[in-house]
Amino acid sequence: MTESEKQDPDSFLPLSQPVFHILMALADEERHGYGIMQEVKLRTDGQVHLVPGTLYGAIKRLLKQKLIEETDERSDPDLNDERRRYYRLTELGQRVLHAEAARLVQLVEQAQAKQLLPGWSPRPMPGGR
Amino acid sequence: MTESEKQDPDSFLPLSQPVFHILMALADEERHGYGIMQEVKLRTDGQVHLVPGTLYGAIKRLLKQKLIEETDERSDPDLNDERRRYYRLTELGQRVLHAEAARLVQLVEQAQAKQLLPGWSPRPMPGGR
DNA sequence: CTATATTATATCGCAATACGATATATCGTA
DNA sequence: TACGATATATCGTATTGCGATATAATATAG
Repeated sequence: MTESEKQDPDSFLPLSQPVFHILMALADEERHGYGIMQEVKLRTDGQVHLVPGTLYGAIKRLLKQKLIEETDERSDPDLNDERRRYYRLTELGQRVLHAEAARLVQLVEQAQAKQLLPGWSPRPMPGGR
Repeated sequence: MTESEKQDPDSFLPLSQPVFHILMALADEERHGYGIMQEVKLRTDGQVHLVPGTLYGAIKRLLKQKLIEETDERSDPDLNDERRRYYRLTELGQRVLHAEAARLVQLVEQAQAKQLLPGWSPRPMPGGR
């Protein structure tokens, strides 16, 4: 599988809540496990709390699936905590996250069509659907 | 639990993909199991296919959780297929579906903030967040 | 200096769930 | 009357989330 590394991102969907938030946390910058926990809690206003069993189990799976990969570099050389293990999205991981985001947009549009979101109206994408 | 039938809808979130689509199918009108399968397949453009094991297992659970309930009436008296069992959303089910839709909007907004949806911009709700 | 809280990762076992397979039966129709 | 579509139900397996538990390094307070 050297050339056919183009796995279909849709085959990974739908992402579970923990996996979605883990990939979201890694969307802008690389982070270590504990940092992911904190980012998710912050971004979701405390609504989503990843417990260790969920977090590290998911990380292990995401590594095997090649959606994330470990980095050797330490982002801050002097504040170097040797316990930390840093992760970043692979290109496949980025494509999967994009695909999931697009899927969520579809769901919101369907919910909108069923009048479940009074007063909320999305704008169409430039390309149109 | 006569007065405290106000269970927190958020405690049911996040909904799994099958459950979300089942509730969505029942949002406008009551349907029987097989009809739910068809509606979901139609609405999702063939992307989501509920297999019997998933569908009827989920229905059983949703009944126990009182998110849906069975109706005795047959929507079409002459086209009366005795095999069919019709379901509708309970009020709790409606509130849960609304809560899930609102959660999805939040996710889309977060994805938007992380630049995952180029060219797609949501409008804020009238009341603000 | 030392005790304690926080940070950080890892694993185990249980419960919930999705799903393919299989079964059974009815309905419509050729 | 045979056959495909409709319709519901259950079983077993694999995956996954999660609480609990363990271990250890780091930071901080006394």
